[in-house]
Amino acid sequence: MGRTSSNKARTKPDVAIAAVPEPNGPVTSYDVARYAGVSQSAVSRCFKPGASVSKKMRERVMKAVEELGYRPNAIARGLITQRSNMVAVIIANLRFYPEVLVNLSRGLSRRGLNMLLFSLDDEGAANNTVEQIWQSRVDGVIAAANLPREQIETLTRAKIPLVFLNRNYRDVPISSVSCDQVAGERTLVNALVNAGYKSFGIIAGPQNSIVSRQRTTGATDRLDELGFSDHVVVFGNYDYDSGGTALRELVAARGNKMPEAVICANDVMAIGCIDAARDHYGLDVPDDVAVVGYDGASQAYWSSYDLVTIQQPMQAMTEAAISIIQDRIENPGLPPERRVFLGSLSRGSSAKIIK
Amino acid sequence: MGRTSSNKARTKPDVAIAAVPEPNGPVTSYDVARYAGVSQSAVSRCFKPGASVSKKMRERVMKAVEELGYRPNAIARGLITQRSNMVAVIIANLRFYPEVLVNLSRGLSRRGLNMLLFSLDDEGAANNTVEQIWQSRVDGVIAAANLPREQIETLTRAKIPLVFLNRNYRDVPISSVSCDQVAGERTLVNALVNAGYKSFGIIAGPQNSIVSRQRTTGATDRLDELGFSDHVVVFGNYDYDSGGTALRELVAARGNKMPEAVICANDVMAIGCIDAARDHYGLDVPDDVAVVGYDGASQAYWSSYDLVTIQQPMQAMTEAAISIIQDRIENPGLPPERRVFLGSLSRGSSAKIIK
DNA sequence: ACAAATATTGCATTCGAATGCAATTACAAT
DNA sequence: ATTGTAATTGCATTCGAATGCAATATTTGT
Repeated sequence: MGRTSSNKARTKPDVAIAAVPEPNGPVTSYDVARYAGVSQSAVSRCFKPGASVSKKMRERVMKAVEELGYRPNAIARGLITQRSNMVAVIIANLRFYPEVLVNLSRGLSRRGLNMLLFSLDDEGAANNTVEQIWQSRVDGVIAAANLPREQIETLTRAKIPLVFLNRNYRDVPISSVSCDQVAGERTLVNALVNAGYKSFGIIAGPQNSIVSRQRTTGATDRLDELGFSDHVVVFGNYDYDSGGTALRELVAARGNKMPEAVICANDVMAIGCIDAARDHYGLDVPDDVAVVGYDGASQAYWSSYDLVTIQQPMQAMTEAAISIIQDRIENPGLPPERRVFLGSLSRGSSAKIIK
Repeated sequence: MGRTSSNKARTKPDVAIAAVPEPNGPVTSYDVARYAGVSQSAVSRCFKPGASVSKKMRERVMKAVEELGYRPNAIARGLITQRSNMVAVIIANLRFYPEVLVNLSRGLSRRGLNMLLFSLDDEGAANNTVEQIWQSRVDGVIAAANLPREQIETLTRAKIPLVFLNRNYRDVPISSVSCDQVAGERTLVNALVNAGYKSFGIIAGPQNSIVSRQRTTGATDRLDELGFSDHVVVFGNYDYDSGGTALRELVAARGNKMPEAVICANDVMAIGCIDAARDHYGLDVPDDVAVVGYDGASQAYWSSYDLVTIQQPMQAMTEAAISIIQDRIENPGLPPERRVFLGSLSRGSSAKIIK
């Protein structure tokens, strides 16, 4: 039952066939069609790259589009095409790099995709978040947070492409982009041992963080291999204050003796640790104690700290995550894929390593 | 022409009236209706709070929903209700506080709104971004970035509620949430002058930043009022390196003389400035030179810096922005509104002010 | 038990753009 | 001019959920 001659009840009765531009109400493709004296399909085709439209038609439609200020309704388009052109990005509150978000946003929008941001506050919220995501009919999900198995299942069954950024699940066949945490930590330990450090303290991240566990065991395993079993592990929560607190715990746990080197699971705790070593213990870094971090956060390079750390190629990683998602959106049949990057040792001055 | 008996061509011909749960394809409200032996409207109503549904009906539908794994399609809903339940957030790349994004995301999602994130790379991109936003049919826009007048116009004409966060346009009637930059800067200057500082250097932000201009003129005006016209202004770009660079420019501009106090337009530059004072000039902060910042960034409280700064109530500000947007989504007639907060002096030790 | 009032339910339509198919037009070749 | 072929255009339908209205079913009052 077409509706070419009368779209809907606007404020004015439509007496004329081609009305003057109406100032109110959102302009639809029918409005444009009517104004330009063509069919709605023609208008639609003018917005589809590679569609069959004559030059004359395109000009005519575009003129009307211009004059009426028409913009295609992405929601209506999404309904019929089954593509929302949106990608959900999930982050955990703790410890995310601001530049990652900016990179993701830029990279996605460069590919014509919009970014829906979700921030988990605690694991319980993941249920609700995944529910929201599912209802939004996003084309894909980039998760820079841990998701419960059940939620991963849900997304997989709904055939929504999913990629984990900076964490991977060994026993679930899911795409991920990560950095080899163990290799990085081994590099750090090697550098410290080569430089002659002999006693070590380790400040791990939260116990439920997979990345922290990988980093920590990477360090302890390598230390064990090299015959340095004199190492104590304490836990922080990735933030500045916990770096200092953990250092004090560490020293207490070692019978009030400061280790020669402290290995921190991330840069921010390393910074907190350095400040505590200086202020609370009056020590010099690196003369009295060495401190190393992990991440390559921008603050790591501030000259008050100048950390020895592992620089993760976050730019390359975000690009990889985006391309994995995009590939799977365009080609739903693709199997999961894991891309693992290697971090590089950043030779700062918070430990006296050999340059 | 209803379609109760046969929704669409699935893989199998629909012989039975109530089919077993089909494993493939997204489940629609029609599928649920058919499976439960009720009408599609009934299913729809079960998801609308306060709709007229009997207990028996609700149970029956929910059972089917559960068994089929149905989730309402937000896109289809958005088309008919004319509400996408999405709010666009625009940030500029430079200088945004990570926690602001997290707060926005949480606050919006607590109100059932999803957050579409857009990151501007340069002002030219604003055109494109606003275009995208418009097409997405978001219910509102929170801008933590400068937008060209023309784009503001576009959004206003499209009747999309818009609120600026942490910046305001004096001569355009637009909602905004901001912090009184001038008052904050005056507070800082007063504190410095009261403490006896007599010569000043000012490190401003980028020339096109409105906030930077407000902060800078706030400082210079107050200094002038108090009779200290001995102040030089140099420009940075809000990042760490530019703090150090600007300090050197400042000293050069004053005939190689270090001022007694340096007033920086944000915390990160203040930190860069402190590091440069210590490393490049071998000076002590605050004994040889005082440095003050602005923002209350988390790093400002790190003990290596412990800045005297103005703490902006960002949490309250984001909440305010969200509530302004929500009010205007629910009640499109509301006039624009400006909420101005006041920052508080954070009495760190980067300047010897009176506690 | 019966009429009136109220609560549920279903029908049919709507939102705005995309698209398969058929109809029409433009263009080329004879 | 005529027929054939290719390029355009329009028609009618579709996506999935919400909703006004009418048709039932239930409850209430008497």
